[in-house]
Amino acid sequence: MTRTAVTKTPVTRDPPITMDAVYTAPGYLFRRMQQIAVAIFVEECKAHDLTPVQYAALVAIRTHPGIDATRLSAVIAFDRSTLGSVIERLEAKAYIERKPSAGDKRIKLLHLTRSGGALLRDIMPSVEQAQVRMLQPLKPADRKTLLALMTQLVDLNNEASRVPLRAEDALEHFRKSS
Amino acid sequence: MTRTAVTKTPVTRDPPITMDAVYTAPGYLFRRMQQIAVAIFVEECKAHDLTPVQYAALVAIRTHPGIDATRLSAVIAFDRSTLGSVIERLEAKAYIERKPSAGDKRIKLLHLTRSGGALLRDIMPSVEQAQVRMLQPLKPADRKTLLALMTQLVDLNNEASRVPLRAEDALEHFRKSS
DNA sequence: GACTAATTGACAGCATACTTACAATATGGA
DNA sequence: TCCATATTGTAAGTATGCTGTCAATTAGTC
Repeated sequence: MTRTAVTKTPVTRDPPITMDAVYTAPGYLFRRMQQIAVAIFVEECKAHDLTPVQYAALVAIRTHPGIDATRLSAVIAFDRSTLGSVIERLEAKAYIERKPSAGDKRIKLLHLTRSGGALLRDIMPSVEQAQVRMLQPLKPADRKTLLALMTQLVDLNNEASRVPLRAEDALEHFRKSS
Repeated sequence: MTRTAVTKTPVTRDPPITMDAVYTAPGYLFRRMQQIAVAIFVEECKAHDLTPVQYAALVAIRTHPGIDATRLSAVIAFDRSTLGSVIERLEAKAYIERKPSAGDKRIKLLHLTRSGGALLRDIMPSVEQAQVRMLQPLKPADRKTLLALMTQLVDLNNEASRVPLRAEDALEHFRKSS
């Protein structure tokens, strides 16, 4: 016998009466941390009224001027359908422009506007501050460890997500047609 | 001079041309991992047609029979407004019941139905499998480390989120009025 | 060169998240 | 007891995130 019968309920296992099945689950922790990360980001950047998703999209468009929506979604691993409305909002705020492609009539090329570039420069300190705050409670060494493990895990799990990150593929496609 | 001028661009820093500002940011990694975690959960549990949020809500209701929506939101750290529709969907699927409280006419008490309890029992293996898969790519020791750090970070950042986890508080309130 | 297959952006629909507002109800204090 | 305040559930509005579908267009193949 590897366990003492006295500390255990009878053999018929009744449902657990604690929330541990939820609180200790990786999925719950990831969801919770994502909630927290977004809250911190929005709070730090509220003066600029920009969401994390919109920020990532702007950075990607700045990095790849003239990219189209489909490739953009692959570069930041965001859902293509969702990205449509994100782009709409960024265009409505005049941070980006959508121009028809000369070669391909289906494609709309994305470019940062002057205003969008200025916003990115202005918001950078707030974004940095937000990223720092997210890990602040941990000891510096633990921050590095967590970041390394998360990077590793996200990379190794890339194909498991509905919208895998295709930074390289997308870039090649993009370069070929531009 | 602590840096070599040759390896640096001129003093006027022009915008970086890589996506590193996004890919290495903790916030991006948390978002990405959350996407992946949900995709894995949904895939493993697709036979039961239950989302991670609905699963957590069911477990909480089983753990605290007769809880009301506001306290439920505190126990699983989900937004109260969102929880309204989650509860609606669970009720529509007949997994839970909403009964008026005798003492407080504002409150609706939540209980698992027989069907809801059966579902929870049936789905447990799939949920476990999903949680395992999320961390699978890491070495066992790294899984433990990541889990410990995430638990720590989520706990220490609790107040930073819009809906802090209030498991104990909520329970005391709940016990007092039941 | 014509037909099929793939791609692109758009849309509809569902499910979280969060904000603000509101009506019904409770509660606490003057 | 009455009144200001707080709580509860709900709803409207915005923003992701995902599933489908669709028409227009392009690319690949025979």
